[in-house]
Amino acid sequence: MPELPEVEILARHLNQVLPGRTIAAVEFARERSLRPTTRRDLETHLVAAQFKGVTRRGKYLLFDLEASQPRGEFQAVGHLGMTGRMYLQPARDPLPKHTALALRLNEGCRFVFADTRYFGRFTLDGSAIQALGPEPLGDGFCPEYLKAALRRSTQAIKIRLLDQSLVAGVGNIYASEALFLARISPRTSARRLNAARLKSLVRAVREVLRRAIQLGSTIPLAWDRDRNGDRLFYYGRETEADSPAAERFKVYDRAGEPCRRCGHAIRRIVQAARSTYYCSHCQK
DNA sequence: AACGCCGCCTGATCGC
DNA sequence: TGCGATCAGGCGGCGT
Repeated sequence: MPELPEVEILARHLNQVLPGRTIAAVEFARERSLRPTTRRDLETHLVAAQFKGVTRRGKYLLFDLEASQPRGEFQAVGHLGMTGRMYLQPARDPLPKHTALALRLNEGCRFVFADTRYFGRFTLDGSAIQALGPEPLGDGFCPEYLKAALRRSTQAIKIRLLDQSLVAGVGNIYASEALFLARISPRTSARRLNAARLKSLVRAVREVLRRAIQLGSTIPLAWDRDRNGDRLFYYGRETEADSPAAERFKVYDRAGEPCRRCGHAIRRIVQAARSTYYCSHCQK
């Protein structure tokens, strides 16, 4: 499941292979994956536009594009949902199953957004970005900010961490992981966390995300060359190097297994209809 | 207005 | 063996 680290890694790779490429046509588009943008809108804006750069905000990908006047510079916004993948492939290859969007680029290349469960988006609407809280790896995410933001919240801290307007990019996996690192019980009422615990929570969130980015960046990507010898990157496809991801989790998906710190069995509970994993001995 | 809950989706897994 | 039920979950939208 893509959270901030996975999106960050993808943004870095796309930023290596997309800039300079021009969109020749929208080959395929699942209209619902574009909402509220229509396929027609997308074609009007994207065809003949050129990719300038790819960045990340929370779990969103921001595609900087440039068209000739009067359209000029604009942005497209991507979200991987649960199962989204984005990569370049030779235009002669068949489209993958569950393609949400396929853009024909120049030089026999194609940009693919494949998304098994279709929870993801590729749109020209940036309104969701406005509602996002601070970047967890930025200066805005600090104990003082958290203290003020959580002052009135009776909700469990685990549930609050999933709120993208509190902090942008933490998902179900890294919320559990960060709380383990901070030794805070996921059930703790958010407003009851004192300054010291908020400080360790901020540190833990940063640490967990930074480590995941580091680990992920070292995973070699499968790749191929196109007709011109350019490298085409295939992100998110099954490769041997992709699988050991599970080993790096301290608690996530480890119900019943021994805590790596104290040996007690990791527990699984359900909060807001989502699984939470924690060690009841280490996390109070 | 914060918060709970449903719907959107498909594939893996489980029980009969 | 085959098939229906259940689960997984980010997030928008809706009801209280």
